[in-house]
Amino acid sequence: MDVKTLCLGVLSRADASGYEIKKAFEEGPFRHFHQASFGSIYPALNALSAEGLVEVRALAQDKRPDKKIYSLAPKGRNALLAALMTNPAPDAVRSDFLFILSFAQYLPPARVEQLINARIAWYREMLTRMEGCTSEDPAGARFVRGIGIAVYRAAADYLESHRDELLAAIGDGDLQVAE
Amino acid sequence: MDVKTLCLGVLSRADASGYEIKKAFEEGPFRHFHQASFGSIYPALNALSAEGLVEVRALAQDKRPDKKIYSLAPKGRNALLAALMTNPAPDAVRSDFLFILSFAQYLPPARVEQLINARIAWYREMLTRMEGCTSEDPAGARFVRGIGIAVYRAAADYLESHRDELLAAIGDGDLQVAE
DNA sequence: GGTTGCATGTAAATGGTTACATGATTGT
DNA sequence: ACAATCATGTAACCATTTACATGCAACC
Repeated sequence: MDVKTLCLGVLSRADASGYEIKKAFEEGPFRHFHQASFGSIYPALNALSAEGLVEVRALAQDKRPDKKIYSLAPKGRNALLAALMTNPAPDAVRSDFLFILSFAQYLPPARVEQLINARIAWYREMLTRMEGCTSEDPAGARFVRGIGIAVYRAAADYLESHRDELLAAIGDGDLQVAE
Repeated sequence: MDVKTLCLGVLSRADASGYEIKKAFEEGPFRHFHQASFGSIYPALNALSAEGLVEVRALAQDKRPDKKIYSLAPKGRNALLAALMTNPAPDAVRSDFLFILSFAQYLPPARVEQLINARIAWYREMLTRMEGCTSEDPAGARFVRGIGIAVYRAAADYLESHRDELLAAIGDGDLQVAE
């Protein structure tokens, strides 16, 4: 699923500028399972526009570049639907956090503790935000948010309830630098 | 965290060939949070070898290319430790599954149901494998496996207990192709 | 007879990110 | 003064994947 399709998805929810689409990937509901930067969003939007999948209207603003508001064209809606009907590629998770923790026994316990605590705090903050979200989203978005909440809560709970066990297991042995 | 560091991590657990490292990312414990293909592993191994971070010994085999067994050199161990002490980049999840589900209301319920059922089956299979893993792993690996089990279980349970609710919400409205 | 597994490697193509360029406004 | 927010866009760079090249053995 490329950035073009992702943009169509965002636009299906509401008209938006490139800048606003970027925010959807930074702060919006998509942030948890997809990401895109300006360098990919702006060219994608231009391509979509050239293909007639989206429409643009320029919104003049004082002392700022015109804001280009994109909206989904009927052809774009069909393209999105077609993409939604393809088999999803397997999920890809890249977590340096889990990779590092896999080698906890080589690390100073203080570092492991700090890593885990920071992660718990992050999950709890996300949970507060996601649970406080009382907007009447469409059914799909509500369902996906529910998965996110369930998963983040499970992860935070596990970290909290097993942290001390891990810390005890790796003891207070120092960082073992060979040589 | 690049493929070179990932390879050092795999080699810290046991000596391995490029082919075996690939398997660690396909079937091993790392598969859930990092991935790498031959096209990146083999060059990485050559670079690590040139830098003196790993050592190679060729294992002759009949009717097959020599198997090159790599092992972590002291310099490599230090490089790994240094990498483990850096701040982990934020987790990056790419899930077409969740993206597609976000738009469940546009899709035929049968498709949504099939998508969810397949995913539940996948989680349950992974859980069986992970729970059946009774090896005496180091503390870090055990802890990380515990997180994986907790998270997959939470996801599978949520999907199972909210599937019918979602299906009911999207009704039996047909695929809405505009125009 | 075709696929899968073993085993290594390269080159081209991909699909992005990062950094740069520009610039006013608002907050600290 | 400095950073952040708003706003768009390009180009260089990057890491990685995909496809190719090679070839035998075992299984179905």
